[in-house]
Amino acid sequence: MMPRLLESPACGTFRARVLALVRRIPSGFVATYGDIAALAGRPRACRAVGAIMSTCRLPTLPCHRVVGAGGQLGGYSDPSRKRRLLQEEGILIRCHRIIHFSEVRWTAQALD
DNA sequence: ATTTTGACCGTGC
DNA sequence: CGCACGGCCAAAA
Repeated sequence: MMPRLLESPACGTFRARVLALVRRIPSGFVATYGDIAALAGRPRACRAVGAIMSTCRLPTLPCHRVVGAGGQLGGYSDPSRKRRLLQEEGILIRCHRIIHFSEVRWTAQALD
């Protein structure tokens, strides 16, 4: 079978595509809920992405790298933990906001 | 099947 | 800057 883009809108459910995308965010980078939604083929489904993040408890999913628009921290089951995890990856945060957001914002370039 | 609920986002004040 | 409001869409109830 020919290979497919996991993030292609035609491949799997929205949920599956979202999870696949979030797993691709490299350490030291972040993506917004809206970014993930758009890459998953639903530019306006940012809120749905948040809903998915809130329910899935997969340990292999670096959901702390999904942040709010403009570099806001966004939600998390344990906000202080989210901040710490990001800082441990070299991301600077001040007052619930990522510094140099544009430089650490992940763009899914080089799709297979 | 229908309603409610969010780890959201832009706008407007 | 902060806050309220409406739109949005998948998941859960």
